Amino acid sequence: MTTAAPTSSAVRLAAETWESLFRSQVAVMRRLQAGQAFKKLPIKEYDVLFTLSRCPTGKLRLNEINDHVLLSQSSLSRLVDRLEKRGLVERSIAPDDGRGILLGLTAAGQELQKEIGREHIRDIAELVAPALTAEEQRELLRLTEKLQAFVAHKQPREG
Amino acid sequence: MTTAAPTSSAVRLAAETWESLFRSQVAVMRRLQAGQAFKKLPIKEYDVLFTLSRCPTGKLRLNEINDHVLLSQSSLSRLVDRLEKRGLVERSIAPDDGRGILLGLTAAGQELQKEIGREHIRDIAELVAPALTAEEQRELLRLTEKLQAFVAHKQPREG
DNA sequence: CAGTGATACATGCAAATGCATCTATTTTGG
DNA sequence: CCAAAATAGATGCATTTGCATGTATCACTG
Repeated sequence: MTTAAPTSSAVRLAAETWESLFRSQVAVMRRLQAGQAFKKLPIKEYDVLFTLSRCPTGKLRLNEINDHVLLSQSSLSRLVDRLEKRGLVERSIAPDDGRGILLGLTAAGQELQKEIGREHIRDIAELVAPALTAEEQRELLRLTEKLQAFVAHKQPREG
Repeated sequence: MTTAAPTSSAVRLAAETWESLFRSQVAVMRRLQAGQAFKKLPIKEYDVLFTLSRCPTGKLRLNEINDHVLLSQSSLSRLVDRLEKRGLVERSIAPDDGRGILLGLTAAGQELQKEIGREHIRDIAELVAPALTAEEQRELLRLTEKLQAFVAHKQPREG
């Protein structure tokens, strides 16, 4: 065997940690999505614009985006339909893979992302900055990045 | 004025921290909800059973539950309809408030919660425990609890 | 204690979501 | 090089969700 049996207390600690991470995310997200910014565009749709805006090449494959958001493949496909219908985003065929779709922001999409982003980041700062010291925020950032990195690389089943 | 203007770097740190917290939650949740346990009951419905199981009195008001989950009031109402139709949960009128509904687990609901819970906690431990040391988990737990406490007590708009 | 507003939950209805499946392309194995 | 399997994304359809609103109870004010 490759891993030692976890003790009961180790299991409990992991469970409590996840529970707390999850509930804090719910609490913050609930506030953020009530923000004025998301009257213009639902937060999930904004998140796709944001993800594209952060990408160096400006374009991403749908399956790459899908890894970032908590949506099924088909739901993302239709979410992108909606963004495309609003002229915020453009589909193109991936040059190196005829099955793949590259998604990029239009000028209007960039504009709207920045506009919403400005309000959104203000709401985030208002909620997170006074809750934790800068040192604590850096530590929370480090720990969640480490967790995410582990989960991303772990094999789905027989890890 | 009651708060100093945040510096640009403070805003950026808060935003990066939230982004990382959010993405790590997405990554972990994606794995968890793919677990075998949630073929029996969607994870959101399980979460309501779990919340009830953790409650000392065994019963909670719908609006209390609603604070814990990322669902609109109407969606929770119908989610509870489904749980009730499956005999997992029972509505009763709150004794001290005729408008309120108290929700409690049935025996079948307790049974199913425990059954799913056993698998679920194993999946959590498998995902979280190897990603962070015990010390790091305790720190992550502390920081997310602190964040959640702040957000819960902060006033919605003029905080 | 009547009247007004607020709160708790339910419901009609349109929109979003996920599952299963389909098409098209790419990859793999003989 | 071809057939079979795998992968990317789209689509039909049933389920879930949220918004707006409805009903009932509670809280407050004069």
